[in-house]
Amino acid sequence: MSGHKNSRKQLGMADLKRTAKRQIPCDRCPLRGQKIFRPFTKKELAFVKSFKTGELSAEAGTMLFLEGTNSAHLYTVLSGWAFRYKSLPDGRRQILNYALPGDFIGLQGSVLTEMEHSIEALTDMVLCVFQREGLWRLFETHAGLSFDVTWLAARSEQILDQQLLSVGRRSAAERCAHLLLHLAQRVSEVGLSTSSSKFRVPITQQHIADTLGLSLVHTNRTLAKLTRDRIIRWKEHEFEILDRDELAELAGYDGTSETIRPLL
Amino acid sequence: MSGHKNSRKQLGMADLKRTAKRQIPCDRCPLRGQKIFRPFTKKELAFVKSFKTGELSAEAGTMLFLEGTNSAHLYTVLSGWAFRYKSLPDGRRQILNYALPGDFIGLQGSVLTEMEHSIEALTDMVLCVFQREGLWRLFETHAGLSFDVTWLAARSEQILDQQLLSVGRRSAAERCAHLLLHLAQRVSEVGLSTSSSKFRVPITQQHIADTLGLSLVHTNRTLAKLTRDRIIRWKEHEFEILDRDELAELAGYDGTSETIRPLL
DNA sequence: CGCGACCTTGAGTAGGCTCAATGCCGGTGG
DNA sequence: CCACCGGCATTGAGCCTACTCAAGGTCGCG
Repeated sequence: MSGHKNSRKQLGMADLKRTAKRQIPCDRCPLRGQKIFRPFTKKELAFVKSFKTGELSAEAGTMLFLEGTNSAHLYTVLSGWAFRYKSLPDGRRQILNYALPGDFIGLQGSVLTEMEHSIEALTDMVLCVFQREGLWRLFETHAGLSFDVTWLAARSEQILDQQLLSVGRRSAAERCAHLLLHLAQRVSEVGLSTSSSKFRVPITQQHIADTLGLSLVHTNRTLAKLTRDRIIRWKEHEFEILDRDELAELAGYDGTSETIRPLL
Repeated sequence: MSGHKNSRKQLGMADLKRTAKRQIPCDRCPLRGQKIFRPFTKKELAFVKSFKTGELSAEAGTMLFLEGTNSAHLYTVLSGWAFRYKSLPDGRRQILNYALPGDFIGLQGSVLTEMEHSIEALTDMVLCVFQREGLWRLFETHAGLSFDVTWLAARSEQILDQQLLSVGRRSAAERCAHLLLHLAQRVSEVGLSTSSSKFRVPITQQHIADTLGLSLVHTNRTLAKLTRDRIIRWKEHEFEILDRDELAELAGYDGTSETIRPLL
């Protein structure tokens, strides 16, 4: 059983109003400078700017989306982390993916009728808010951006594929190795890494367990073993890769190469 | 270890030539009549017709896509089954999803640079062939169809989400229950079911095991138990649901309701 | 008739689970 | 200032789910 507590805050109208005013103009978005993101044309930038209806600050623990509801919004993460998950009736929880700065979230819910998963903020976050109706205008007027949206959907599907392979077929140690390498890559892609082998990840061992389909206790022991073997170090939401080769070997890492991607 | 054998056939140029001529005009596609598929406008139908470059017959066992390569094609399944999977270097295999008639496959590979998974025909199949370059024209000229493509991507992501929840957090019996209900729904959606509780699924227990992240032996025992408990019957690629309530109860089934969807 | 693909069953093992207790903060209220 | 509590990490003990190895059985096919 997944043993996470629950004292979550839900998103109310107040939160939206509080931050409804746009703070950062898209053309000067700090994220957009990163080399991982494809440069947008002036026209595209102008559209995104008009598509964006505001910003939202969310505290850690806030539910951005809730399973079984439908949201009128789409978000791009400007700062902070979130995670997407599904639960079983009895509370067992499976984390599906993480959202980092630059990630576009809520597509499933806006395209399909109803949210089939929840998303919760791991840290305080700032999000770029889009109206789901606007998406239709995007498809009608901007083929390039539509393609980008599809591309992003395909990318997140690939990440899920890897996740599923891990959970289905890798041993506990292999799963940990794979997850750590995956997170390391994503963190450094968006320029959040302290150094090339040290990373701040705002998750607990409980999150790792729920991501990998393991129990908390076993996750702890597995990480402890990796630590004893001097492959990683894990302390206080920060981990360090001591022996990347060994870790990659363990994971059978199919190290997805960094691809330039769009930023909505 | 996944113990499937390998004597697969690869797709060569010959196969394409052999069937390059179009056999079924899209506007008279037998699938399109099903109520599960959204009706297309004349204009959309005309485009799809021009997008389609031919048909392909593939024998059971044919590799439609191969991990690490890139394919110039996209397919819509006209008849037959396929499955999408990933493998670890040592041969462990995880089946990610199945493709049934009406499913659009190859999107990941055509949007991203390189295929990160393989797809293999489970039965003899007939596929509708599209050129990947054509996809760009689709986005430029048909917003509605572009949206459809994105919608389909989101849908397959949802199926993956469910899969991941299963493999990560459900017990063996629960996983089997969930998979069977899922397959039952998909089979009946496209009108392939013999009756409302009997279904032909052309997969072996090895496939089930590789889908659910279980060993073959344990899968067999689990199915045997479900059979003993008179919940299902499984024989010769055909299974029957004897006690749907019990099965749904076991699975904690979040029975995705049948949604009208596009057919490319 | 032999072989290959698939299903079945037994026996023993092990990886991962649960229950339970402990330690270590950092925050909060008395 | 201290006691207490909640969230998180850690460790021990015992158990059980699911795995591996191994042997047959059935069926269809060349």
